[in-house]
Amino acid sequence: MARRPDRRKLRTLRLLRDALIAQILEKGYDAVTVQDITDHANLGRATFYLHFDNKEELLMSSLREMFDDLKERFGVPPPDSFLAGDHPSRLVPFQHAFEYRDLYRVTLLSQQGTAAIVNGIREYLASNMGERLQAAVPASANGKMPLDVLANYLAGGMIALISWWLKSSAPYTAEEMADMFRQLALPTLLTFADSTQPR
Amino acid sequence: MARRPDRRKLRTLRLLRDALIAQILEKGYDAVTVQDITDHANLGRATFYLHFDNKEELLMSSLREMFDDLKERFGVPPPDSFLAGDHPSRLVPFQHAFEYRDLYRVTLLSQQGTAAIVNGIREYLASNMGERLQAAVPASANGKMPLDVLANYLAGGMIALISWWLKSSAPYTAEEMADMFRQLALPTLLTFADSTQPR
Amino acid sequence: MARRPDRRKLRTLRLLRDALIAQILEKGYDAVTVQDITDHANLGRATFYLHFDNKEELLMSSLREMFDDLKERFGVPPPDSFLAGDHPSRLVPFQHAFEYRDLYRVTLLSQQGTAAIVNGIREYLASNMGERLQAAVPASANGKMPLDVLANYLAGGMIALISWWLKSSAPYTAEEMADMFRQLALPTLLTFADSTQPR
Amino acid sequence: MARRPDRRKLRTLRLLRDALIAQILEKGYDAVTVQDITDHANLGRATFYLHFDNKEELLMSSLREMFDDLKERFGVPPPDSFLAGDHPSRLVPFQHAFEYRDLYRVTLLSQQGTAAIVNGIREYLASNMGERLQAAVPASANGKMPLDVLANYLAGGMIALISWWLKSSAPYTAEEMADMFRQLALPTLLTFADSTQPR
DNA sequence: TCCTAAGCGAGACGGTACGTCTTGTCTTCCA
DNA sequence: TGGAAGACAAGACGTACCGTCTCGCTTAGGA
Repeated sequence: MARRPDRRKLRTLRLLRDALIAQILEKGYDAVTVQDITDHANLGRATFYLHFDNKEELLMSSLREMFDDLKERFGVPPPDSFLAGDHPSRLVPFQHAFEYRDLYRVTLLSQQGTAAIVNGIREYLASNMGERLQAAVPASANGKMPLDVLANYLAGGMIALISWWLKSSAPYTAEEMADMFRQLALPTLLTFADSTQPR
Repeated sequence: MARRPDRRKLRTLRLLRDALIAQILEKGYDAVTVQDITDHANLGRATFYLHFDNKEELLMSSLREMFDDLKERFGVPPPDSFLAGDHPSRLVPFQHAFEYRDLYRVTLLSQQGTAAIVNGIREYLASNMGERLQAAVPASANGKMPLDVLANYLAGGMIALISWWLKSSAPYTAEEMADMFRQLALPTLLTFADSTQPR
Repeated sequence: MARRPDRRKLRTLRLLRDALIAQILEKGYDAVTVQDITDHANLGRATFYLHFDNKEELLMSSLREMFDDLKERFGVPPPDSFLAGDHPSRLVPFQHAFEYRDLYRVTLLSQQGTAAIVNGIREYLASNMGERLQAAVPASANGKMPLDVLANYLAGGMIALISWWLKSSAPYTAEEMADMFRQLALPTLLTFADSTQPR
Repeated sequence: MARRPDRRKLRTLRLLRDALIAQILEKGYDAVTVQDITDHANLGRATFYLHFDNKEELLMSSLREMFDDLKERFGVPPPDSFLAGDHPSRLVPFQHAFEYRDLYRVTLLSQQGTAAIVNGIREYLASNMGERLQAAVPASANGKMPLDVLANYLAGGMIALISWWLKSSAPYTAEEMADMFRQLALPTLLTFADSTQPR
């Protein structure tokens, strides 16, 4: 038994994955056809269907690999990991994102489909917050944190709250949500914005 | 001449918009065809093309309306709006999300395309953080903030940082990014998690 | 109601039929692809499938037309038609074959496919001859030969003559062919059909 | 050198031939795939291509065998064979058809494909008959009917009889069929061939 | 009796055609 | 004039076969 894995097959899979990412980065997920992928990988179109049902499955298989790697690196969360400033696990998400940056770009920054909208909204919120912060924080204030980093962080937190709110049928009013957001954001703001601001 | 806009036309536009949203919620943006939309609106397919070039444009026109409304409500950011706890503008994003919740769901929670991936990643990060917080925060700790709200907020902020980082060619290392995130998150954590934690 | 039949459609059907015949004569039925047909007809491949399920159906629709014409020309077999030397119906099969000689060649001489058609035609001719013989031969007549054996024998002989005629470029008119057939068949008929029939 | 042919090979060839015929009778020539054949024969698909280039060649090889047998049985047409009522060669076509009735059914009654074979068989019979007639009819004989017209007519009649015989489950022996054919053909032959021939 | 080449199974691969689906354009007609 | 109906071109989809190929296993028959 123990069929030899046929080295050809593994090579083919790798070629397809690479071609997909390359093509997505070039023209966007929706615009990529199976033909594009196989052309770019120098394979026959039928060969694609030998291994995957459609291009979504190919993308998913790549993402699954990446995701499994992420989970494995995190491992079981150690009890006190979170607040300890120097625990190495704090690096995991960012290192992981950097290593798989092509795949992250493909998904997080997608300019197609509804993902584009989400990105548009977050960017708008970030720039809107940026302006407000600009006004609220004296230019003199401590440069401990770049303003657009701060703005994006807050915008991302807000979007996440809204998503969670609309997804779960959590019984909160818009006002309660706004208050929660304020409570969550205020400690950070007070730290990085001018501390002379009123409560 | 300046013909009257023909009330029929407005009705047709509205029918198309509503049909699109209904269909997206039912089967997801990608799976919706122009035929689906016009069938659902009881219109001919050709009629669709009288008003829009393609379904993306129809979606965009709906989103543009929604978005314009958001911008208008925010208006010019008043100088001191951000930190003032009770400024009414703090409600705007959440009220807006609630009013247009169908459209928000369509975009933020999409189960299709690459948007699904982003959501998957954020959910994973949120649950991972949730576990860590669970461990870090004594059950006794102040119930001021539901744990999953906190977890989602932090996960959203992290994703936003990563997106911003990969998009801009900002010259930061993964380590620097991880540190920034820690600095941004720590004040909030110290506020809502057990304050006896070290450092 | 009564939608106008859209002249375009009729033209399209004709183009497809002509293209099919031309391509079959050029490379044989099996080797003809739908793409070949639509290319030759200057139409889109999808247009083909708007009107026919597959190339067999297109061929069948052509043959059906041809066949209906043949049946109509024969009409109801007149009682004494068969042995009467100069009855005009004796010309029908040969004239018909000549008019539709392209289609006949496609089916009778085909180096590929469509044996079904030949069998269909022979069976039709045999049953037609059977009816005529039934009328011409008194039931009392000698049972030396089953009627359907006789009918099939004659139909086979006729088809063979037509095949040979259309294949060889033998310089005979339809009338000459019909006469030859009559001469070949008459001795047999006189033997097995009622001998009181006129010469 | 010159290894002996490995008994397995012969077995494989037989398996393939049988599987082809069985499958054709079941679903028609066109619908049979190489996979069907090898599945039915319990062989690998690659094995098929070890022995034949394609399924047509496999069919042809079977038909060739059958055909060679037919030619051999006829042998050289004896000069006076044709009109002699009891010459054994008159049985050959019908006996042959009966023995190979599966293959005959496949080709003569096929609802799909292989018209080419039927034409080949008829042409062979016609030319065989032509030679016999040539011998039987004194060159001096009446030119009332071209010999090849006569030969094709008779061959067509014979094929039609065989088709009818194999299709209907008519309870006739090969001998009875041969006699019927002789009775049907004789009047015509006596009219157009030298009348001095024995009955 | 071994051993060696043939026969064979398995399955990856490139290729071609299939029949289906959707898109966007266009034309004709109706209300 | 807005809309309905539907023909059409274009092109991607996923499926089905084809014929080729490489890789090992098995086994018959010659040494």
